[in-house]
Amino acid sequence: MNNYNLYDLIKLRKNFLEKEFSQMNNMQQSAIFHVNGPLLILAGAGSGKTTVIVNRIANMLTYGDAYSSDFIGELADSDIIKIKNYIEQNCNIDTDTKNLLAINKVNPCQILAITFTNKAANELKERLYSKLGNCANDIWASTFHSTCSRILRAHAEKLGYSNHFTIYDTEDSKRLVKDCQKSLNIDDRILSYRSIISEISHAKDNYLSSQEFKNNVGNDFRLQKISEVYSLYQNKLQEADAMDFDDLVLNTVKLFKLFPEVLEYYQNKFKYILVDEYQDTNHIQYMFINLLAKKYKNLCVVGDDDQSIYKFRGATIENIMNFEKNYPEAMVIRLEQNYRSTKNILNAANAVIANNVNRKGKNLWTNNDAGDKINVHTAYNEHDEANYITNVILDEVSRGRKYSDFAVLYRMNTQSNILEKTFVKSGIPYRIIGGFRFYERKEIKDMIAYLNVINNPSDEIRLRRIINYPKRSIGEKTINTAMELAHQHQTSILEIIKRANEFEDLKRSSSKLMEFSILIENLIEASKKLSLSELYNLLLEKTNYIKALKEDKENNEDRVENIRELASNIIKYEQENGESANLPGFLEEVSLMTDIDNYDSKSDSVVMMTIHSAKGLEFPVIFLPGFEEGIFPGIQATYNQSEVDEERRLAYVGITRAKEKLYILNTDSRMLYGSTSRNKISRFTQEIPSELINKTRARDWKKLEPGTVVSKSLYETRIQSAQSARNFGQGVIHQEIDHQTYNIGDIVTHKTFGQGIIISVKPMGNDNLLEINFDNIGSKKLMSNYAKLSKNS
DNA sequence: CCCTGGCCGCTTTTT
DNA sequence: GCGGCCAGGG
Repeated sequence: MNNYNLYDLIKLRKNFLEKEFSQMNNMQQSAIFHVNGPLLILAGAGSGKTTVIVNRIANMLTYGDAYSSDFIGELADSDIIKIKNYIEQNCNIDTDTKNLLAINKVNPCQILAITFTNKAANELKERLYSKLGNCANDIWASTFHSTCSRILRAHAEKLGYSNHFTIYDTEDSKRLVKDCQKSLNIDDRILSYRSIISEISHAKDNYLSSQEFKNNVGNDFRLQKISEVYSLYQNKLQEADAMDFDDLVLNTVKLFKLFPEVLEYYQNKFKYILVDEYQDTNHIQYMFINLLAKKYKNLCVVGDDDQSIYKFRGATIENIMNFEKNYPEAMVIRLEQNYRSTKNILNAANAVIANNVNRKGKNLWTNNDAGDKINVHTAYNEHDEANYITNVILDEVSRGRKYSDFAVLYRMNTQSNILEKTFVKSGIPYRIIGGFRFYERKEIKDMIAYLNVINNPSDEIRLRRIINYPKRSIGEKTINTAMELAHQHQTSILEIIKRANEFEDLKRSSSKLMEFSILIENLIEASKKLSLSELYNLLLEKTNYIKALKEDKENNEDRVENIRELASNIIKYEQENGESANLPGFLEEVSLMTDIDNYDSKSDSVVMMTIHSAKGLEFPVIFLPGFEEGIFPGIQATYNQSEVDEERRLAYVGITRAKEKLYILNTDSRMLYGSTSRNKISRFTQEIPSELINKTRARDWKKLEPGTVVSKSLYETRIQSAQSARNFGQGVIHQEIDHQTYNIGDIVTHKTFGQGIIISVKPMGNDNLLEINFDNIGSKKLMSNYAKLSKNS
């Protein structure tokens, strides 16, 4: 026995842990060391939230409970000397000795870490893996929806679904609601599918089944009609063995409520639960989490009430506001030191958000430099605004910045159009995140629909989608008849069309229908033998889909390209999953995937996206165009204080994305939806103290000849951008390329995009719009005079 | 069954 | 200003 008493050992261990996590500040350490019991981490923007989560899990797995006094290890004097030396001097300590300091270590498979995006989940997984190695793979780190679907796959039959149930995305649900609306004769002009969808979603969020909803409608005619749609919609989903996004969480809660033994199993399994972005959880997600955490109460939620921007989707700020009421023993930790932004940017953000009432209250500060003032610029119009952004980017790039240092964040996706055009003209490489997504493109949805039907032939909504594309002369009427017959005979629609000749009502198109059923049945057979990518190729061949696309429209090369892109995604999925790659697995991944997940910060290009999509990201230079009353805050929000508050939180999110420089823009006049309006500068801009601002404005356009404004400022941009491009070109790019002629088939090299082949040339003014298929990144459209191209001979 | 022309309407959207 | 959606004619 050594000379140390228990008290000394606890203190020694505490000092050791503080040293182990010495790169974290005091508040971060408190969060990391709190393992047992409820914990609320109020993490301000840029406060190192993810690092805290990763280190907290690392601590749980390697050292266990930091506050425990159940010190059971007997430490030899030599070990104690090693530890003391480690603490006092910069000296190493071996793993065996470290292990002596672990108390009640947590097993990785007991941890459930929930995020909102796949991207956040993957980032978390990667960071856990690099810190902890293989044992990180046993941690469930995933989104609400993939966590729930993973649980449901194991128990779906208890709720009347099969374990290979289909997941409907918002477009599928929309189609289904419209179908229901039609068969119930509900005029969309009187009761729109949009409001029906939102009411159903709202009901599901409140854990109201269609039956319960019906019981609550009373004499309200509108709600009665919605209730009818809800019931029918839910029946159709169940018949199709499908769940919508809301169902994934709802049904998991239902499973937990109806089968307490299942709940208990998961309560015991997930003894430690962590939820990121807690301010964005809705009520049903709250139910899910609280059921799971009820037994052990080891629930750690991380969030920032000031960054709650999804109220419109049912997120309720009350979940974070009331955490302490629900868990009176909860510990609350505020992370208020910001490591991301300059003082000026942070002070501006603080000044804006201070105008909101009903906040948890937080005082973000930073040790970073004051940095540049915030640039507030008023442009003539939206073209000029885009040109201003372009000029700043080209100027900064010529002085050594990378394109990937910049992000343009806007309120509405439509704002990206002018920016895109301007960037193309200036040869600025860019990527747009969101807007139209890969898996939402028509042709991709078609192929996925085929694969879904192969996987689950009762998937009516997907079957409807593809039964007549490519054209098979099977019309709306025929499909409806077949579906009714399927209903009458209590069988699948595929079964009915297989035997179409047996039904009088289907006689006329029976041969077409039977042909289609044979196609699908052959593909189902083939799916049992072939690999996923082989199946996909067979599917393309048998459906003649590419041929149909090409015949459909001249300009469908993009779509054909996307079809091939999907093939490479399938191969990528096969490579990542090896033996376990299969059709249901691929479909699951696809249905829960979004665009932002594919955002790869490594490629050198300017990023454009909505402020919503930018949450959680950071960039050295941020542009915020369209800070105008009526746009941001939006016109609809201005009538309602709580909606203005939500817009203000969104502004706060936008501002706090910036690390070094921030540009806030507005215009004198802006064309939106085909009409021009003059908007006042946004109240959010005006809430920033003037001493933090460097205010500029384009020359007063009223003094110029009408009509010359836009072209003149465009002209100036072009001259400047061509010059910057040359300066940046390091001698590789020659000036004479400006007026070189390009033909289809020419091989060219672009500074940023690499080598590619010209696939179209369209004259535009004195310039040519080239479409180039680049070897590495696919096709891009560029203006030849400014694209910095060199021709390979 | 399929094509076309006119009309509406229009934020944000982690899944 | 653009795209989605429906009605009506071929």
